Amino acid sequence: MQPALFQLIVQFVANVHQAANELSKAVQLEEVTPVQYKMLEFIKVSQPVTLSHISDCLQMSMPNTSRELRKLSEKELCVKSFDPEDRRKQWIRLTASGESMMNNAFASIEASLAARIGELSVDELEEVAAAIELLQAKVFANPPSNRKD
Amino acid sequence: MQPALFQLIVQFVANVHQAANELSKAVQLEEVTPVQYKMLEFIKVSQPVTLSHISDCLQMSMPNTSRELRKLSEKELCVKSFDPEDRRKQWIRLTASGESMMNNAFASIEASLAARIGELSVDELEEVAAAIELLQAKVFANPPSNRKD
DNA sequence: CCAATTAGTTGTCAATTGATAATTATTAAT
DNA sequence: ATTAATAATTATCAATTGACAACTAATTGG
Repeated sequence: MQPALFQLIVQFVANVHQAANELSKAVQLEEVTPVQYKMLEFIKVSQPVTLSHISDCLQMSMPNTSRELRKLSEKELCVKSFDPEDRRKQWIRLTASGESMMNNAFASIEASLAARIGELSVDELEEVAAAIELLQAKVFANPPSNRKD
Repeated sequence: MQPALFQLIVQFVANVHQAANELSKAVQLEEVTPVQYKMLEFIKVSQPVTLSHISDCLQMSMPNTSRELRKLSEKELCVKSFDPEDRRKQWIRLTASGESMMNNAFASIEASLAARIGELSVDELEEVAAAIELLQAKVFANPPSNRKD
């Protein structure tokens, strides 16, 4: 692998991070901590997920994942339900209120994003979509989750 | 802007985050905390930067940025130097040892990354590079830094 | 020259987060 | 039928991080 491509990717990831930071500046949910927000975001895009899976992907210990998830449940932003086939597992989903919170958050991100790409022509937008799909497939595809749905 | 593209971008950003998480699993620097690592990563790709700029981009308060930066300086991973033209400003750079730590970290990320894209053909790698450059330019371009170099 | 602003620092306290050990309940293995 | 492994929980303590007030030093603008 050429070092140049690697540099490019590292720089790109850093930029995506930074851009995401910029985009979510406007969000600031008061009701949840940063870690809790990350969890909600992850659940939102991957639900239903198990606690173990969150723990793995977000690199948090099981005890801490469990604790934060309990807090989110207490805030009624998500619910756990036992897997009927393996009652040790809990499948986690957002509640209606959790969904609506995340939809708001995403809407606010969307607004900032619109400002960034509002200038682009239809052709350019298509190029962007194609580029994302390519990267999605070839570089940033995530390891198959062990979720069942 | 089409909602579909927005969805795609949000999902993409989430995936990049997750992939970056995966990639940096192997890194685990013992000497620095997570926030300090993020700061080092940011300094590495943006140096030289001012304290204010770090504070802005990483969304940390000035006092906290200053404190963590002091710790990094104490660990001799970065240095501050006064701007000769405006002695209120401090330009921050990695030290040789900071550079080498981050090079190691990046090398370890590179190894994981190689595993992901090792299978790709030369043509595909070129497509990937082109896609990244496109997104870089049209979507994730970051607001001009106020850094001088 | 004198306020006002800007860049950064120090100290302190509370909240969040990380780490570990011990425990329950369920399932898989022998 | 036990034993081992898995999924998750609870409790506890330390470390990190966030927030705020008060401060110094340098610069800008009248």
